[in-house]
Amino acid sequence: MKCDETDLRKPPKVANPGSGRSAQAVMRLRCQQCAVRIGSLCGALPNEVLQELSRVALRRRVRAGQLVSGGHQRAKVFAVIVSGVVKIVNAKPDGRQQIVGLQFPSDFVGAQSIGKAELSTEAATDLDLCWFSGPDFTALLRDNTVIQQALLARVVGDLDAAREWMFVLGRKSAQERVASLLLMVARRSAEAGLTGKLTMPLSRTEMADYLCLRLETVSRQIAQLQSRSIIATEGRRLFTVLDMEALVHASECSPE
Amino acid sequence: MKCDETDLRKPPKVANPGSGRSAQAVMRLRCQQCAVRIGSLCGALPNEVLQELSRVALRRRVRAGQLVSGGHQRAKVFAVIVSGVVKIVNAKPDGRQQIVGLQFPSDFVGAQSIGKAELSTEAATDLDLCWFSGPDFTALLRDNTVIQQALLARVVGDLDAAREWMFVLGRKSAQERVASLLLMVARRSAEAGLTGKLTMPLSRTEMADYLCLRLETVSRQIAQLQSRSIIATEGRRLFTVLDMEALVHASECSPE
DNA sequence: CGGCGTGTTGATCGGTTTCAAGGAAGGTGG
DNA sequence: CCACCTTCCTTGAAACCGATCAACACGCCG
Repeated sequence: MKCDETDLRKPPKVANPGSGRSAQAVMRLRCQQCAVRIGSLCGALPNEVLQELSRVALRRRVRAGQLVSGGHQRAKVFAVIVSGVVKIVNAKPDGRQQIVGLQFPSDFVGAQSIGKAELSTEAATDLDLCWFSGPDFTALLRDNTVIQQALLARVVGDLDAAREWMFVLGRKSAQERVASLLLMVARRSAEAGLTGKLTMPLSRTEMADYLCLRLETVSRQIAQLQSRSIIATEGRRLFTVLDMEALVHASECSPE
Repeated sequence: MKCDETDLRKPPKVANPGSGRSAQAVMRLRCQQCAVRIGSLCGALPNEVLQELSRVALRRRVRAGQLVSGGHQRAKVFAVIVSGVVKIVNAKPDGRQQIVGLQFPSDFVGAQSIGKAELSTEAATDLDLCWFSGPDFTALLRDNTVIQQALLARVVGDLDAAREWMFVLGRKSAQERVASLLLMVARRSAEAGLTGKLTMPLSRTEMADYLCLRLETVSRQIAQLQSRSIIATEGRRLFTVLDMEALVHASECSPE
């Protein structure tokens, strides 16, 4: 397996929260009626802390393909995803790159060390973020043990998810990997209340980057799942799961 | 790639801290003169907190192959590794298993969720642990923001390491993987002050479980690194790095 | 000694990558 | 509206790498 050199891509434009605020629809957010509060960092917080949170939380929209953090900007980013999908990208200096994680609505963005790891976070789709400035979030963390504990729990959860994904990359066949990804997106969509057709947040190239396959292989496996009548596709990003049981079987994932 | 069924292994015996304490050399530990204090969780703590820590810290030895936590015992484990290597094992119900992480001296054990993930931690070598009971550690965490922050930083570090390893599993050839593992052990040994010959804490089977290769492949790659005069071996677990630069090159890791 | 667990070496097979070409979708300008 | 482009995706054929099956070497203990 000689490593594939994904072309050096032009670096995505940086979405800078400091400039053009009005244009970017930055505004106060009332946390109490937030769509993703349950299940997110903020879910565990009592109302008085939530009041405090409301004061420093900003709503921000980011377009698909834009950089959320990482790259050459040093400022650390802290945000809860309200809608959309974020990909965490590990880009090697030689141009090889890999998607090492996906974050869905209610997930937290900003738990990467700013150290030597070449991680950056990019918007896979258009995003709606609940955003905290570095100093604000640090202060919040310092003053509220509850938030600290919630953050720790979330990072431990991410760690578990990463280790689960290591199993996918190390031990599963191409077919099982593609099925696992479809299943994961299906389950996260279901959590968000969406049933029926599901929208794949990634392009074929991105799917390949995430599954550590070539995009040709991804394409072939999707075709095969279709020919087995396990899924159906419309266009490039719309999928329908025809036989959930068979998909679970094909993914070798636990039935949940 | 049809998945390999590693034989269902007889479950390792559980090292139970609650019984036979005297036989297991559980004793009070004076943290101030601890060999791994620098670089570990406790490194950042001021002396008065350290005093408090000393009161609840227990020293415990665990033999290679024994279970440290997980499996059927529900008690959560919190410990700093003083010497030895711990492997974090993801064992599937069907018998397939994978080593998803290694923890070295000064690393922390106990940051796995107790949730659905089938993770267990086992002693890869004989261990010397600095051990905290669940209630003690929880109380410690509740009262000391410094420890909370240190723990969070450590888990974030583990997350980064896991994501780095995902790159190894997804994108590297067998040769590069074996070289990466050797380099990792070499670097961690160097950190611990050991230079010259290095002791591989894993058997060939375990190396294969960690690298997601078959043990035959691991064996062949080691043979090839030897024939290229990059490493030399004595017996099965002793390695000498003859040409560090070539090893780094073969591993495709960053030169550090 | 013979049995057993572990590690090495050899030969073959199969899945994924690789290389190469063709096709569908979306945009632009005439 | 259609030719033309670019981008993204699909399909085909061949090469390659690691898995698999199989035999053997080594250390260890009874």
